[in-house]
Order: sequence, then C-alpha cells, then structure tokens
Amino acid sequence: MTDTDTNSWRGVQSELLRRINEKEWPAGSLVPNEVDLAEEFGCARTTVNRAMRELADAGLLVRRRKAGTRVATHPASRVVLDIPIIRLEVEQRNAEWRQSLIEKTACVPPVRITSRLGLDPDAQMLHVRSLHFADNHPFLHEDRWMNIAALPGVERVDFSAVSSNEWLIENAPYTTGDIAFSAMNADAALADLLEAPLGAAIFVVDRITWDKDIPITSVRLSYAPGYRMNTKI
Amino acid sequence: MTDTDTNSWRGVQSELLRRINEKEWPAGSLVPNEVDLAEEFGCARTTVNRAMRELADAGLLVRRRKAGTRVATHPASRVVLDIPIIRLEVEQRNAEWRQSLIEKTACVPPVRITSRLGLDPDAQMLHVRSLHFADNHPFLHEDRWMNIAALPGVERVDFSAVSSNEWLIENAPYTTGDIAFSAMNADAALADLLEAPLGAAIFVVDRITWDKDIPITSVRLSYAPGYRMNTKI
DNA sequence: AAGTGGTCTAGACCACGAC
DNA sequence: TCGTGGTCTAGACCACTTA
Repeated sequence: MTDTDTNSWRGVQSELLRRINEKEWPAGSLVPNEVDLAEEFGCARTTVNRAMRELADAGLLVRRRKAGTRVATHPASRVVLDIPIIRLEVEQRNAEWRQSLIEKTACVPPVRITSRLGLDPDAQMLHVRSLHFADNHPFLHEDRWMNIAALPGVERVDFSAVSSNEWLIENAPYTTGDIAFSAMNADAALADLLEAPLGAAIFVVDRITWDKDIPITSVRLSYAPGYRMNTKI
Repeated sequence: MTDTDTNSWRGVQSELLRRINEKEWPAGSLVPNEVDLAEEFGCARTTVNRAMRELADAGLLVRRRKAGTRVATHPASRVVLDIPIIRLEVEQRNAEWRQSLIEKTACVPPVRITSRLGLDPDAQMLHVRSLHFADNHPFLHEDRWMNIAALPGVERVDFSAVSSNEWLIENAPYTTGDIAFSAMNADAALADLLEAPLGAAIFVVDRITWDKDIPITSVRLSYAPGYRMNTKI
C-alpha cells in the first residue's frame, strides 16, 4: 500500500515515473505493454492500466492502441486552477466581502459579445455590472452579460442581494466554457471604480459559458492592481 | 458504449451529472452508495466507482468512507492550463521562433529569490535572461535563476542555442512547483526590450520549481502586451 | 491480420472514520 | 462496530490502428 509496493497502482506509478525521470526510458521511446509490465511487477493488468492512464492524463505518456505507449517528448506541464466564488475568495483572505450593484439593464449587447456567443445580434441580454469589495477596498469589477432566454426569471433577481456570480453558479449549470487571462491598462472608468491610477496594470479574466450549445453568460472580471492568481503544480 | 448507456462508465457519469445539474440531487445531499447505484444501473460497482471518482476529482462530489458521497455545495470550477515550451507556443501560432540571450552570469541573487527558494542567501546562482521572438517581434522576456548545485554542468550550457526553458524541461525533472499569474506595468527596461510603451500592461507568470525539496529554478515570464492565455473548462 | 490499449465483470479484502 | 469507498484480481470482449 505504500508508494514503493509495485503491486499497488501508486507503487507502479511511482516506479514508472522514476524510469521516465531518470531517463531509463528516454523521451520518445516505446515502453513495454501492459501485460508485460503487469508480469514484471507481479500485479494485475488493471493495476498497470490505472497507473499508466493517469500518467497519460498528466501528459507524461502518449498511448495509442496497437502502436503502444511512448514517453512524451515535450511534457507540457499541466496546471490546475480552482476558480471559486468571488465572495469565498475574498473571505479566504480573511477579508469582509460586500458588493455594490452598478448597473442592471436589459439591452442589446455590443456585437463582440453576441458574435462570440453565437447569438442573434438583435437579441436583448441582461447587462449586470457590480463592484466587489474586500474590507471596503475595491477588489474586482464584474461586467456580465446574461442570456435572458436561457435563464428564466433572471430579470426579477435582486442582484444587489446576491452577486450574479454566485446566483449563476447555484442556478445555471454549464457544460463547457472558454477562459482567457490577460493584462490591460485601466481606462478612466475602471481606474475610478477600482480606485487605481489611470493606466494601472489590471489582471483580467474573460469567461464564456455554455450549457450544451446554449450560451449562458459572458463575463469580464477586472481585478484591482496587485492581484495575483496562485496555484501549485 | 455511448454516453447514454448506463452500463459504461461514461454513461453512468453523464447520468450522475444530469441528476446533479438538474438538482434531482440537490447540493449538499447524500447520494446513494456505489452498490445501490450499480444495481440500479445494472453494472458492476467498479464502473460506478470510476464514474464517481472522476466527478470527485473534478470537485463535483465529495466522498468520504463510511460517511458516503455528497454533492459538493460550492463547486469551484476547475480550469486546466497546459503550459508548453515557449518555442512550441510560438510555433503553434504559426510564427517563427527565435531567442536572443541577454545575460548569463553566476552571481548572488537578490534576497527575494533566495528566501522564496529556501537557499543560503550567499549562494551563487546562475542568472539567465533572454528574449523570445515570434516572427521577429518580441514575444516574452524570460528572467531565470537556476540552482547551480542542483544542476550539474549548467554553467557550461550554451543558452543561446537552447533556451533555458527548454533545457530545463529536458534535463531537470521537478516534482512540485508554485505558479502565480499577475499583471504589472512595464518599467523602462522591460518596455525597451518588449518594444512596448512605458507602463504598458504586462501579463506575468512567476514560477518556482523544486525536485523533492531541492530548489531548481525561479523564473519570471513577462509577455508582450496583448498576450492572452486561453483554455477551456 | 494481429497487437495494443479501453473497458467491463464478479468477487474479494481492506482502510477509514462516523456512530 | 460496521458501513462506505479504495483498491486489487483474473478473466473477458472489444475498438482502434498499424503492419
């Protein structure tokens, strides 16, 4: 049951990892098949399969039926980011969260929004903008467009009581989405809201979500200067 | 073998997903155990286990022995980022990659580097800075410190021929690391290198890697303005 | 045609941890 | 204590893809 027992999947995995790291199996080389490895390690093929499957998921091995398994030549490191509810992110920093609703209007969005969502350019969407605070300091600006047709009752929600961020997570499951991270200089409006100098470097998250091809929402989060998004490999 | 056959693990998983999304199983509620679900779906417990394990890995379910499995209350969406070799990232954009080595010196790093790595503040490290280009336009600035003691022969490597980014991936396996993403305004030196206006918003990736408690490298990647890091959920 | 990984089964034992 | 998930087994059939 430890990492060095080669009859547990973790043990097999760490032995495989060792061979890859120490170049016993060089990058690009063909490694033995599951049946042979199972025999070598004295375990069932299922056990070897689990160990290898996870290494393939992590990008360290490349597996193809009939062709066999090879050590990946350019193991792109894979980073997992957890993106929590904004309120929880603030509270995890031991700060008090509050938000202030800036705008909530039903209107026709700019074409850059409808075109990316694949919606009729004349369709009305709900535009909600709000400012999130951490201990009364501006934390981020949330600029969101919501698909009214896909979110029944959304027009009657009081987004000054519940953030649209949180309401959507609880009420609108999504199946797929795109996320982009970038940096931009604060324009006058954003600088004013975030109490930052004009032109300050702002960390920006753009996110679009769909529920089985139905567009749900498009949002831009603009963080106050100094924000860092951290994670471990 | 399709997503709707409840005797394949994908089929079971999509049915479980449906029940979670449609609140048939509300957030926080206890869901049936593996044996009961296997009976309901007419499949082996192993199959149910695989489906549920992956949902737990994705953060949608919380599993505990004896206590059973519950629907997660705050499903933080989990984003996976692939961070490739810089050369490949440029080439994937159908651009020609090249780099120019700016500096390669062995010297004592600033305290902010040694302290974060947990190294002796007087230890020499190898400082390598280089500029990566895409089609002869500056793409990013790589500012790296390498632990000489942990990387035998690193002082003799010609980093004008191989980028330190690529050399490390091929020669220095790591076990853990920290990554941080942020935005900063370009100072005069960086603006000059990246051919950007002074103060331009720069997307920054800071990364530190260890190999079993031995610090390997600390690097800051500063991308030219306009860079976006994209991924799917 | 044949080798390889992908998956399912039925059963088993065990570790954890709530009670 | 004992229910639950975690894991392993031995065997089987199948899907994919290369030779």
